Amino acid sequence: MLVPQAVLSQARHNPSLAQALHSHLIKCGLHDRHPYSASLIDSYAKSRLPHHALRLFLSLPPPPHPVAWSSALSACNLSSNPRLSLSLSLPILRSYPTLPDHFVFATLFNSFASLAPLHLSLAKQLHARFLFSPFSHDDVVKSSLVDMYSKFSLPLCARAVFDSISSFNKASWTAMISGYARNGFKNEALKLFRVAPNRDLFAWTALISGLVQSGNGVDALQLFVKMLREGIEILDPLVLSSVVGACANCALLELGKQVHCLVIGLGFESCVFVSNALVDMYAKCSDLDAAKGVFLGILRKDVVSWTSIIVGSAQHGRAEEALALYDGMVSAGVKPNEVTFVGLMYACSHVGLVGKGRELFRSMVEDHGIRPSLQHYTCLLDLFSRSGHLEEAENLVRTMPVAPDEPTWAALLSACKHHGNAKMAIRIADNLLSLKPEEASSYILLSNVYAGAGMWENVSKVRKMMMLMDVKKEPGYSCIELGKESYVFYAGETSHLMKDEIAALMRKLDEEVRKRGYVPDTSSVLHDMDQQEKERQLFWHSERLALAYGLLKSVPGTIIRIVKNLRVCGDCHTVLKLISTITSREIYVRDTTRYHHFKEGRCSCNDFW
DNA sequence: TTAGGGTTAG
Repeated sequence: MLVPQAVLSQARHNPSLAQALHSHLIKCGLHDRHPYSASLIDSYAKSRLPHHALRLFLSLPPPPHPVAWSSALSACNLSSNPRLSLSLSLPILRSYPTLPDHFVFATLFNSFASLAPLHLSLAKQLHARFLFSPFSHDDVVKSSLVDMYSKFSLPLCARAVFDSISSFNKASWTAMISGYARNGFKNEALKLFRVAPNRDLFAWTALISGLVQSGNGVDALQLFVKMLREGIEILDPLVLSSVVGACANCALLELGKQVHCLVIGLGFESCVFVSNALVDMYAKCSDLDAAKGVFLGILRKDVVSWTSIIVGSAQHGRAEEALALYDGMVSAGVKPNEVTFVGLMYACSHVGLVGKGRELFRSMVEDHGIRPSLQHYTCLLDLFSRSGHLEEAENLVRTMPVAPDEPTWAALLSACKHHGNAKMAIRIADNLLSLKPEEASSYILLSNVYAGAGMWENVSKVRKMMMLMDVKKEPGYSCIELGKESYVFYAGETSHLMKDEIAALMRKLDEEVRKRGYVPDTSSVLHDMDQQEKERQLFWHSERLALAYGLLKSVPGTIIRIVKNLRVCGDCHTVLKLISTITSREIYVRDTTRYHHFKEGRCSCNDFW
């Protein structure tokens, strides 16, 4: 043999040896013969030289050997562009329909999984071809199918394949647990996890991460504690990045800090995935200084590191900082992605930088080749409408190449209301009404617009629709963290142990805000009741209860952080601004759509949310 | 040569 097997295997993780071997094989005239060509492709793939691997593969005479083909596909999957897998494979599949072996099938399903939700129809066609192939009983291929259907958000299809697997393998169990958990099938995920033959770190991570992704952060955190109690050793940091994410989603700053300590204790602070999650967690928990501290400590900042701090700064109304960070990102040679531009345009819309936002949108498309999504158009629309360019915003929503959804119309409607353009508001409200929204907040917005225009028939129509569609206004609650404990207050709640002190402070503050010209704005109260009752409802909104409790219990001068499950209403927003002046306290409120930073009578959202 | 768990928007 001209090339010993040892050399071939050494070249797998050694780029220069792979290239030297390639030269040698060209001299021997063997570079395009199997198995040498396949080994070379594999070496290039594993040496992280995917383009070398693909160039060699494409130079081979047809039909390709399946080993060379699957090695080339591995190169595609390892590269940052898994779409290459399809462009490479579709012509081969058309010309040689029976050529794929089990290795090719498994690697191709892996490619489809990483491209989901795109190309589902092609993926299903390939699944059909696999079923009619001589490899249809291969369990490794079936495991890749379980993972693929999970990533296509089709856990029932994944389960059907999973049930056809003949012998146990860890990969299929992990993929199925993850598939259930991430797609909102919490009970099925837990049930499968309980009977799993091997509950290793992979299975725990699949379950915990999946629950975080489907919005079950509290369940995920409880399971993480259980995992620690069961003595599962945290050998790699993957589960930690998800746990940090759970703290971020639930806005649990103190717990987030404890997990940060655990990350340091276990020696994973240099892992960029975990650091990125920490940056996001601190930003989402309203501690932007801590987020910056973690960000500055990341040695090799990637696009997610930069984007996390840009988005965090933007959400806290620090537009100039977000834009300066973007300049830093460009100088550091890190290419922005579609999420970066969402953050940047969000920053611009908050301070009315219309020209800059428009320029960023152009640059995203022309300089970075990013196709704008509905969310980018919604950002652009927000930018126009917030700064009063309502006609341009409406024109955009009617001409953009993607269909507007309920939040898009709601954003425009909110801007019309803010700028007092009743005529356009009614036009937009009619569009929103025709979409039959499911969100209670949209109905309230609609009802307010019609009520403002004196269109009582439509007000009643909106309320009837709410009843017909069984849309109920979710009970409002606010959460406040004090020390290591957090407290939840529901709107109108009067059962708290300190209810008398809370009510007394609220009355005192009410007197103070009225002295400063506050007049209750009851437009967000839907029910037919007299003015006094409407004002009473506002008075007991959950964020006010949480704030009063925070003022009573926290260390004077410290920041008060509140998280609310609904949007802050206009009236509470006015009151919170005034209270920040009266008490000389900074108040952060994270609601469902915005971050509000109340300080000295102003809010970082510029009264627009 | 093929299969499983991780971070940024919404």
